[in-house]
Parts: sequence; structure tokens; C-alpha cells
Amino acid sequence: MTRRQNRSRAERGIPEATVARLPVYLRALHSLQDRGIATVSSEELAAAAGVNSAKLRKDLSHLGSYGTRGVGYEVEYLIYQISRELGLTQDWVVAIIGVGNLGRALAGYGGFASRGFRMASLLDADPRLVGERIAGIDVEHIDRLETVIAEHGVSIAVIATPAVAAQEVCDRVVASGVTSVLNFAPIVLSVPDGVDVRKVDLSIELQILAFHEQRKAGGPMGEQVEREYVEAVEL
Amino acid sequence: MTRRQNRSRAERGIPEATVARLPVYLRALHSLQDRGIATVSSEELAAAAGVNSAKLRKDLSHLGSYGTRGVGYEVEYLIYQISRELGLTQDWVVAIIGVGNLGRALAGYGGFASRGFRMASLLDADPRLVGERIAGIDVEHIDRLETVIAEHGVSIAVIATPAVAAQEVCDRVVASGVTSVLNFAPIVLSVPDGVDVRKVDLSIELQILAFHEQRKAGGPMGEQVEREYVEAVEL
DNA sequence: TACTGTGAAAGAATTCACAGCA
DNA sequence: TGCTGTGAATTCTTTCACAGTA
Repeated sequence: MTRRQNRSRAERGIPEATVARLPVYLRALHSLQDRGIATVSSEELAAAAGVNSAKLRKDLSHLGSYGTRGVGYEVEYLIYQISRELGLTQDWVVAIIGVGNLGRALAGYGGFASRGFRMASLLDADPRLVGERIAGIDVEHIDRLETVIAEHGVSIAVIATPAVAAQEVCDRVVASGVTSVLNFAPIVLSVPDGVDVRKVDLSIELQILAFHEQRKAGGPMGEQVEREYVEAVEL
Repeated sequence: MTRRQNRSRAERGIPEATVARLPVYLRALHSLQDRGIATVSSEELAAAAGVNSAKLRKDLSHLGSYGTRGVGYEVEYLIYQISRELGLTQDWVVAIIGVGNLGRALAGYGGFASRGFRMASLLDADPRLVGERIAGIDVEHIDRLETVIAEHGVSIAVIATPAVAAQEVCDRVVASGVTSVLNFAPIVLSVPDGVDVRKVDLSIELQILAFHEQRKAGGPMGEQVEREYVEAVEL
């Protein structure tokens, strides 16, 4: 794995913050491409992605030198390079566990099937849902989890179950060799080293918004609130 | 707004990274409370929240000194203090725009109605959905957006529409005075200063997972891939 | 004694500002 | 000339390690 070549690039060390923004750039680039734009400056692309141009250039510099001074970036080429860096030039097989409203929303999500991700399986514990066809896939019973993961070569598991079931499901997918988990259940999953978990959590996002909203309005009150606590506790 | 009192606390300056973790601590604390635990050490709480204890203590120190040396934190009191800091001791009125599977999932989300958030309205552009009752609320037509925001005093708008509609919906809610937006549409919203937007994006999360998954497997290949690009472009 | 709270050190991420190149 | 790519400066975040205290 040390076969290197001419291209000078920071050896396998893209900052996490940069990785998190690459998908945003990619989306902006696709949108430019759809509008027939072939070349874009860092200033324009940054605006489309909602960041400042210095940050964008620094981020892209971690991938290599894919721009042209005095001109900008070629949209198609940059799409390819970012896709490659993110691993989207290969297909990742995804299984969704939990087919409530959220699971359905995820299954039906378009951008999913399109670039780099193949939804292979939908699983649920509720026997009444088994056999139902959603987004072209038959829902299977959770009992088949291990079999399905092995047969399809699932590498990313999306957990969209109720909170109480999430840890057990997680343990099972991890035991089956899955090392990437996207968790929608409102619970902190514990996993062994080497397994990546990302969490998407509506209520956390709302709470962060509430914090800022409150701040705009003047912040939490002082001693008055201290009194309210005493009352609240004594109810 | 400069009436201060004894409690020494960094004057209105809680780091953003800390704010983003407070909801996680809060959830962990509620879970401890449900299990009848009255007191917790930074070590235990940190484990439950999936962070290390130094970080937890530093985070909490930004709110004030709510622990007891040699003992730990009183669960109930800490819940109250964090809730207050996040602005959850008051109710925030939320409207969801877009009632597809995702909107339904959000509407049905339990933790929502419970702590600090009141779902006041569901809106959709599709006349066939108008009048349908979801989670106890009648879906209204998007034409009524401005009226609904004013009447209910909506302060947080959740955008769960298709991407093409999202910016227009966003413009309208902002024009109606909403300054906090939670966006589920896969698009960068542009808003004036003073408006907070948070984004939840499935495909970005998947892409970040794919990056790490690829890394585990050995990273993007070198010159071989460079050739593949040429072929891909020439299709 | 067993914990919290916090300065100080280390590490990451962002921004500045400009050299260098097409 | 007009842009990218990047060192250097700055700011933010995490971690260390221990003084202080119930």
C-alpha cells in the first residue's frame, strides 16, 4: 500500500471537518453541472455550498491540485475527484432496519439509489409489514438479518427502529461484520473500536435551534428562574 | 440585560461545540432518571453520553458549578439547568412543511411533543393531503403558511419538502418572521443574517460513512483510478 | 477520600494574505 | 490579470493533570 506516484497529496490525512463538507461541494457541483456550467471559481462554488472561499480552497487542496490558477475548477473533473475520495466510485450496499414512517422515507429517498449507494434490503420486526413492497423491495423479517447481510454483502446498516430495539439491532449487524452504522434512533449506541457510527437526531437539532432562538430573545433569565426551579421540584 | 448575580459563569459565551452536546447529556440524564438514579459522576454520565469525562466536565463548567466535589451531579438538578440553558423550560412552537413520509415520521416523533416543543401545524402543497389528520393535527394547505405562522406564533419551521420547493418555502417562513429553520431538503438554503438554519441530510451522512469505510479497506487507488477517469469521461 | 472545576498545553479548524502560476 | 494553493496567524476545541473541596 505504499505505491505512490507523482501527484503530491497529504498522505492519507484529510481532516474530518473537510470530509464532512465534501458531500456538500459535490452536491453543489452536480447542480452546476445540471445547469450546463463547465468551469467554476472557488468564490462561486463556495457561495453555492454556503462556505467561504478560503475554506473551500483549503479543503480541496487536501485532495490535490485540481484547479487552474486564473481560471478555476473544471466541474466534471472535480466531481470525479471528490467522488473518488469519498468512495462513491464504487457501490455501497445498504440495509435499512425498521420500516416505520422514517424507514419508508429513507427507502424512498431518491439521491440514495442514484450515486454510490444500493439499497439492498428492508427489515422489520413486525410480521404484518413483512412481504410489503416498498420502493421496489420486499420487506423481510428481522430474523433474516444475518443472512441478508451476508448474502447481499451489506456494508452500511441504517437503523431506523424504535430506541429500545436499536442497541440489539446494532449488536447484531456488528456481529455480522458491518462496520458502518447510520443511527436514527434517539440513543447512544455502543460499538467496538473500528466501527463507525453516525447519528441523525431530530430532537438534538431542534434543541440546538431552541438555544440560539432563546439567545436572540435575550437568554435564560437570572434569579427568577432559580426560584422557578424550586417550585418545579416541589410539584 | 446586565442584571447579574452571584453565580459566576462565562458571560453568555457557551462554545458551539458544547451546545451541540448538551442535548446528548440531557438525554442521558433523562435515561438515568427513568432508572431511578439520583446522582451521577462525570465519569458515568460521560460514558452514557459517549464522550470522555474531561470534556463533559469542561462542558458543564460553562453553565456553572452544578456538581459536588467528591460526589458528582444531582441528576434532577442538572436536567433542569441544562434544559434552562437550552431554552427548553419554555415551549417552542413548531410547524412542519411537507407531509410526505419524512414529514409524517417527524410529526409522529414522540420526543417532539414531550419536551419543550409543540407541533402546531402541518402544511403541504398537495390538495389531496389537506384535511388528513396526522398525529392529531389536520394538514392545511401551504397557502395558509403565513396565516398559520402568525396565528400560532411559530418560531421554528421544519422544512420537509422536496428540494425544488425548499428555498421558496424558506423565503416565505423567513418573511413571516421565523428565525430558526430545520431543513431536511437536500439543498443549501440561503437566508439573511440572523436566521439560523440547521440541516439534516441522509445522503451526506452516508457519504461520510462511505469515506471511512473505504479508508478501512485501503483508500482510493492510485494511478489505476486515474485511467478509469479517462474512460468514464469518454463514455 | 473521591470527586469536580479549571488553568495550561496540545491539537484542529478557520481565516488571512499573498506568492506563484496559467 | 485573476485566479489557485498555501504558509502563517488566529481562533476554537480537546485533553491533561492537578489544586481545591465537600
